[in-house]
Amino acid sequence: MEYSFRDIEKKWQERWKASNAYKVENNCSKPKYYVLDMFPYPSGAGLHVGHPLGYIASDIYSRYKRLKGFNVLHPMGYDAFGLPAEQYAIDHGIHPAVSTATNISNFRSQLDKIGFSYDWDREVNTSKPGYYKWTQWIFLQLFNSFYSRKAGKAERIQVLINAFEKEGNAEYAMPNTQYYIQQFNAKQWKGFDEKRQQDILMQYRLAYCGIGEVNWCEALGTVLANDEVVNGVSERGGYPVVKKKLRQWYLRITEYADRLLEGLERIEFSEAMKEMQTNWIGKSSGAEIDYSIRIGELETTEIRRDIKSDDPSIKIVEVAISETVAENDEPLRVYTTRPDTIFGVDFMVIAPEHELVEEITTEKQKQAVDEYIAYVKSRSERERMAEKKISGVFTGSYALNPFNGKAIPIWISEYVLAGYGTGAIMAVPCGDERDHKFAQHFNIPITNIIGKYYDGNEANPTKDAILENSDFLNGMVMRDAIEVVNKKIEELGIGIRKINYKMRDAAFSRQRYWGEPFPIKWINGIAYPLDESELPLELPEVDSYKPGLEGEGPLANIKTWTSQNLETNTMPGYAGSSWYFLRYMDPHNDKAFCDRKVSDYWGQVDLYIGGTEHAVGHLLYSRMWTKALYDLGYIGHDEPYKKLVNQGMIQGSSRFVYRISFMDFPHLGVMEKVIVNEDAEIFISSGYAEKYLNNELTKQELIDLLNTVSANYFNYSGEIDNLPISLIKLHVDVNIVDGVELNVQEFRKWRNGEYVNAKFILEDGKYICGVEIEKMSKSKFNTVNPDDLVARYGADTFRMYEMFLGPVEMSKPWDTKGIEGVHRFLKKLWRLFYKESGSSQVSPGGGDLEGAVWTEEKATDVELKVLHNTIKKIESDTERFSFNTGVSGFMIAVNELSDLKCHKREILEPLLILLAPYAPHIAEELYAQLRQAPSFGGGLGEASILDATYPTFEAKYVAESSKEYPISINGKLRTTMDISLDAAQPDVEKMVLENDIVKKWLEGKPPKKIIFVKGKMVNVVI
RNA sequence: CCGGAUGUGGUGAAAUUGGUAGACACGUCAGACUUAGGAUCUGAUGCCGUAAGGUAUGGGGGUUCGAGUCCCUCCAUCCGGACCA
Repeated sequence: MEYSFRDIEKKWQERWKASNAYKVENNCSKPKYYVLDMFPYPSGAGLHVGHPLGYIASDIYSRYKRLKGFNVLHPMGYDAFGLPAEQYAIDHGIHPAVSTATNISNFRSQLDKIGFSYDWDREVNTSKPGYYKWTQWIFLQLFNSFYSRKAGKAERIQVLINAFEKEGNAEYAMPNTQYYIQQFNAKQWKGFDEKRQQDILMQYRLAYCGIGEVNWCEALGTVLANDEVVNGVSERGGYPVVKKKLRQWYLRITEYADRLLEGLERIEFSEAMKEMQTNWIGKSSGAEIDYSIRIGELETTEIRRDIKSDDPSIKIVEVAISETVAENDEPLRVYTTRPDTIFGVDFMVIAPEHELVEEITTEKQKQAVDEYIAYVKSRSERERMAEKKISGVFTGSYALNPFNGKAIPIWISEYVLAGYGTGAIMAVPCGDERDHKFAQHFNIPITNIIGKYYDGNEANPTKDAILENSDFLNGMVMRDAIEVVNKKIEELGIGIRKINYKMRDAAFSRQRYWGEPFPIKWINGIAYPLDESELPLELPEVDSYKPGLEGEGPLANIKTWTSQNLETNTMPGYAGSSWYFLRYMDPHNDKAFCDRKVSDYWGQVDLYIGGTEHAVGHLLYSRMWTKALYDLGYIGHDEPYKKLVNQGMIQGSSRFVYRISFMDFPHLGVMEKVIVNEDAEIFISSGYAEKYLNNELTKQELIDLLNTVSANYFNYSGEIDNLPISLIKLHVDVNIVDGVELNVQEFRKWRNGEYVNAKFILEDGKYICGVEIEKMSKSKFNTVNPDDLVARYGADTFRMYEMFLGPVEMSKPWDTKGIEGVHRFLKKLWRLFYKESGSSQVSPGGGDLEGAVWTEEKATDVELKVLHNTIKKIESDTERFSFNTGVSGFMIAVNELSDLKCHKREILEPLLILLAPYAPHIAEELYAQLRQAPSFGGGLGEASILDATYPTFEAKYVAESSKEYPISINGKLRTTMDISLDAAQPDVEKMVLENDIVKKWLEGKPPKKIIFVKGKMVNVVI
């Protein structure tokens, strides 16, 4: 009987479905294990071979854990809201729900062919009202709570209201420091009208509404995401994009910054991933320092001091303030992480948008400042980042160093960002690269406070230097001086310690249709949440998916919607995916997003597999939601994912053909002299193409080659060197290329016969394609569809080959050619059970065992050794997600058992159980045959291999008494010797010195030393 | 610029703790069987060399009896972040 994978896989997929083999119960006495794949967006393009990589890895691990006696939750569903469906709707007028459903059904059928062990009863879809009801519900919880810094967790907004009524907000500092009321007492609070009270509460809510900037594209009439804006214009169409202030919803994730950092220490993410999240959060500690300001012109004198550097550009300026100068009421507040450098401050820089700019600009500098601000406004963010021009202008005013009164000029420059810190910095050129460049550019004298650490040419951001020119800090190490200055500024009341974060609150609204509606009504400018009983607030039908006026979403066009005063924004893509791992646990619950008892049973996701692209988006948001739900008492754990494994990308291996072209632009003038006599395009094989491109093939030789396929293909009357001939490199569909050899028949049919008349210049009778590794994408014709491979080799082969390619975490190129090796392995495995000849019929009952060769004979020591080595290898490889070496472990086992002609059930049955997670169909089929064949002593019952017991490794079967030791001379391997494992050093030395090869190298001299590492090696030093 | 990752045969890769570099495959070559082979099986295969041997894990240096693995330094490729004071 042959290995007939098509019948076997179809049969078992149907049977597993019929028997609910993958159904998972929430009530189970077994220990739980939760394996999760990152939520896919069901795109219209379908799956290519890169997508299922992580799914296969997680499926293997899930099946393995099940065999190990765990109750394994391994669900799948769809993150179904999102822009592509909406864009498709705009372009084709098809409702996103319709196109999404089509995509999902394609996606599902592709997944089904690969034989995953998902419990499809638990499938979720974020765009279904039954799901987004709970997304809206969680949003309401976030809306109705705030982050209590006192308690270090989220609490109900009512707690805050009670406090305000009793004592104002003295105990609860306002998180939004920009709001115009910062402090109030109980009496004031009670005096506020409802609008103002609600405005104030909005400054505290975890989900809140504020004013934010969006990318507004007038021409397209829509708001664009950051990645849809390229170089200041829209990606589609290239229309100008401006920043526009719009009402936006936000999540106050910044309040969780510290806990998000702290949580990283308790979860198993890769160091790289933790690093990325840490950088994104961007915590820095420093101080805010107030400088009083003097507006007006000063008399300055430059004094050379005794500075160690010889560089004349290092100057110390002393500034005398004239009597006529006015003091500004408001001080200049700067944020610095290096208060120790306060005596090295040579100038201040404030952001062009800084509120003090107007007040402190002097008459004399006004024109320059205005011009500069106009210039900055004209530049897009992209321009600012792309061309880093040093630019800035002096305001005319000075800040005074609070310790010694030194006057420091205040500049404005775009290199200081309004949004970070206080939007103002104290510039220390000797210690900061950008400050240094700025000082050099504008010829601002530089004070050296770090002596020899500063060479006059480049800033040195060290913390180890000993301070000089620094008043009371002189002689101190910078690292220690930080604390000294911090203390001092607090004593003097001129500043405070301050912790800053790069992370901003997360924008949580989109001006789009295809997303969750906000359960919010706006009445008289106040946001009122809907009652829970009104959920889900369902998306209305629309006639057009075009946006509303002034950057509002499509919902703004719907009378029935706006007449109810409902919010017209919708939630962003990450809303539904921030909590989906909880819904899988209890997907049909209509009383709660997830029953507390159920979430307590399943707890954290034990293993999460997905790509790095979600490092700072989804992974941070879902961590925050989990923490909020935990704080509010809805779940019992505050980190969603215990362990994260990042899968690498599968790259495409593109193939190219080289077309002869007479369209060489610099030679257009001579084109008339070329007459092409034939309506055919000539393609030349890559070997010749490479040579020609590397100038190893002359034009004449190329022409000779052309003439071999088509005599008088063209006439040319001019100089051969001027012949405008070149090669055009074209992507060709990898599916019509076998390895690197182009299937020329298929090529002629490709693209509706575009190349039907193509002629080829071959090498050894073959057309060889060029190869390049690129991202897998349709436009590069390098995508490979898993369906085709499953049809040709079967799901088991496909699964194992995806794993065999290399480590899951690593990116690697796809090469279809290698799949043969894995397929051969499965066929070889099959031959341990069946002779090739005979019927190829599969009979469901297992009655047809024609050609079966397995026996009930007792296994030999050698066979048991192979088995137990394999058990050990597969178990440990699977545990550490080293699936590629696991597959090779199976190959080694089957190779060895084939060599031993071992057909014994005692060996083969455990082997099948080991294999079942990797290749479930063939394992189940052979297992069923093996156990049910009466004539072979079977009849062991119909139990599925899915719930078999994982074999146990026993060391006694693999014990060795001797080892082939490598014998090195001076560290270089010269020979090997079989030596007993209990041999001691003296015996070994004796044996080794008697060895002929060792003798030869010793040349009669005694060795200096012999190193013997028991069980490892021997090294003779001469 | 900054941060992260990765560099090993013609290709994908292995080497888990510093101890026989290249397991397992693909490809290639030779052979067997066959009407046939894009089936199957056997053997060879890092490079130079007939061989002995030499040489080899991106380059250079170091530690060690011994380095793909540890340290220093430089280079290349890929992926993120972009002026964060």
